[in-house]
Amino acid sequence: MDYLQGLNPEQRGAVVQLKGPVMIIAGAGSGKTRVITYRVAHLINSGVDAFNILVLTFTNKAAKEMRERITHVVGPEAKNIWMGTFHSVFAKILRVEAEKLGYPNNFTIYDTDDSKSVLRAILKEMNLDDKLYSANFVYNRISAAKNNLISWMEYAKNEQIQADDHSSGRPFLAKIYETYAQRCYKAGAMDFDDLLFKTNELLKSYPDVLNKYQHKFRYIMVDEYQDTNFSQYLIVKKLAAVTENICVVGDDAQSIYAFRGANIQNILNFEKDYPDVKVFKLEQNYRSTQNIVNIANSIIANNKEQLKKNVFSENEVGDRIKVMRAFSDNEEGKIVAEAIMQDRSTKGLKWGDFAILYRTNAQSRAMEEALRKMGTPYKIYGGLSFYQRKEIKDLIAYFRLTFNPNDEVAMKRVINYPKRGIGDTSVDRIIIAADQHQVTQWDVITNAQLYMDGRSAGAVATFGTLIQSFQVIGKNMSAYDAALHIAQHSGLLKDLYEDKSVEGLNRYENIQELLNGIKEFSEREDIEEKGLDVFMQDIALLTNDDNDKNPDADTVSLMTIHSSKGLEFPQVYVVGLEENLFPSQMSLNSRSDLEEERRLFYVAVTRAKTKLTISYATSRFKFGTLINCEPSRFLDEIDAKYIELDFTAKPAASSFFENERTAWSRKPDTFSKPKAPATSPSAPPKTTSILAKAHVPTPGFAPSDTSKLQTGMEVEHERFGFGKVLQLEGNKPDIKATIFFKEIGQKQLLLKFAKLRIVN
DNA sequence: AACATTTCACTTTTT
DNA sequence: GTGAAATGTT
Repeated sequence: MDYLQGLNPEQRGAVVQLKGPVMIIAGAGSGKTRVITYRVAHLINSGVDAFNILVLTFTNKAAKEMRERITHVVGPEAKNIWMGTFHSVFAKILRVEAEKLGYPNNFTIYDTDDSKSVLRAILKEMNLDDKLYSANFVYNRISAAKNNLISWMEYAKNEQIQADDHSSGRPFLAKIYETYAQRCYKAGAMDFDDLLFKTNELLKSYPDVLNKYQHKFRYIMVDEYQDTNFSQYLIVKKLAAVTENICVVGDDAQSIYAFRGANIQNILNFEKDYPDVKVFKLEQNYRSTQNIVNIANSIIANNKEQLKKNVFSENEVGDRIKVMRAFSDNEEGKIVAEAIMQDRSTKGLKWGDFAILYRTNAQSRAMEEALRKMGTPYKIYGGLSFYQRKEIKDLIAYFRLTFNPNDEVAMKRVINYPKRGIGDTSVDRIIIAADQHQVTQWDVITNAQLYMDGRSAGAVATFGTLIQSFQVIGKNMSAYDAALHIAQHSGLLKDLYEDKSVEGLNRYENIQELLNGIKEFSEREDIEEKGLDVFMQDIALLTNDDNDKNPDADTVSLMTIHSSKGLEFPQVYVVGLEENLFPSQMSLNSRSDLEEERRLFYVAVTRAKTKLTISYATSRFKFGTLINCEPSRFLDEIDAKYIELDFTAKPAASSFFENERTAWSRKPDTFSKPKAPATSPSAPPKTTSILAKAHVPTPGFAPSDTSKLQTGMEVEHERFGFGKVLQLEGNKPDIKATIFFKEIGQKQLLLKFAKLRIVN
């Protein structure tokens, strides 16, 4: 047990306190992961069976890293610990128990995109104003309800909620929620929030199931407890109710997921839930220099709501924090890239020692371009996940449909991709027929002749047969063979192969990569069931880092601050410190939102071990247009004595330094605006289709009745301009006119579509 | 039904 | 500046 030697008294206390409720308040960089790792090791060394330990984290990355570290200390026994994200652990349990709740064991997991597309369909069917009821808004509203364990029935009954929805002009939310819940249920699908919501339902309605897991998980640990929402909180509380061997680890100062329903009160109230809790505060920061810790403290001191603690560092004082100013987002990328280049060579560092952190994913581009121009190797974390790419989702939709033919989202996605002559109208007919005859959409597809009229029925039935053939393959072949078969026989592989554009090539390669991943899975020796259905089980829960091809490469890391949580780097650049960006515009309305932004800044700053650099730009592109930016209020909040300004970047504004303290905070307009010749509004618009846009219709343009149109008549077209009718051919509804337009020449138009004004 | 073109929302952050 | 969705055209 020599691992106990390297710990300070508080850390050691937390590690050896195995029984009863324990709360560890772990300041940034205070060795939290070490404590969790050793605590688990200590449990096992004290005779606790690894099968009885449950460790919950928020990201796959954290779970993976922790398992590696625990394996390092306790050996292969670590495999038997239940460890993973809330979503993955409870998805696993739901797979076993699903039938109790009326779901198939191989239920589909809808990701956010899937959920929103179901919602979009519902909103369309209900004919609701898509400004008022945007899929985004509705999704968030339903998600918030589920995270607070409000079912659609309770939602409709709750007077407060109904009053809110009515006063915001959205009385149909309850009905939408109901429809959405039923649609997901019929599709055999759970969304992200359902994984927690339904787990609660399971534990509530089935005491025997609750009992089973209460006795299985005799020791529970929760990392990042400050980020749990009510739904997660209650699951943990129920599971721990018998033994009360529950250990939560967190830092209220790093709570950054309130937007997702996280409730800081869960950590603030832990002592009320468990009066005999043992609390350990880890306050010594081993990660960062004193300057960095001090600056972090000075930032978080601006927040009102927080647990008292005194984070300190006994490391060297370190460099002061550098603040850089740029005049545009692109220039910001350039000065950051240059600074990294220079630091690396003068200090003898690796690329991997550097990280660039930003508030929004959109900011990565300017950084990326600057690094690429300089030949600096980099890696972007987060952003669009591999599994969210269109081509990957397409193929996976075929897999999903194969194992769960009721999966509505998957069906809509691939029924006409690649093209097989089943358009939107046919899909609508399938849905209507299923509703009318009270059968599933899959029933309609497989018996299309019964439910639909001749023309489209053939194509639909053929599609049904195709999927049925995949079902046989899926059941009998290995994951890889089945996947390859489906990729080929669906026509998807061929469709991508024929696209020789750069993007098309890329997509084809991505599919190959997915297939390779499945092949690896097929060849694994540590699992018995290797069907494609097993591979599919938690694919919706996978994120980027699970697909990292070359994890050991020496590269600069680019990521959002959110995804940087839990990581550390010797040299950190936090970019884009501007009002409306960081803090985000959305956060400016309420104190609590703003405080969350500030905690986010705190997280960013505390990722740095030895050197921290902060930058901002005075102008940047947003929505494709250039806007002026004001420096972030957070810069004003930092104690100036820890800071070193670096305003060497171009246009030297001589009068700018009169007062260092306010240098960044005021009057951004006093310096000359950046020149952006390519984008200035006066530049001629580069357009490829001048012809199509050349004609300006005469004022009051209105199409005439063209039923009496004769050859020789002069007409005006909204876009094509004036022309003369040369020829008319075809019968009644499909009369085709050949017209010579003065400006663009001869064209053939169908009269039933063309909007023509008869001139004479 | 399929293709071409235009419009518009998108920028918070993740499972 | 981008990608999906809506609209227009054949």
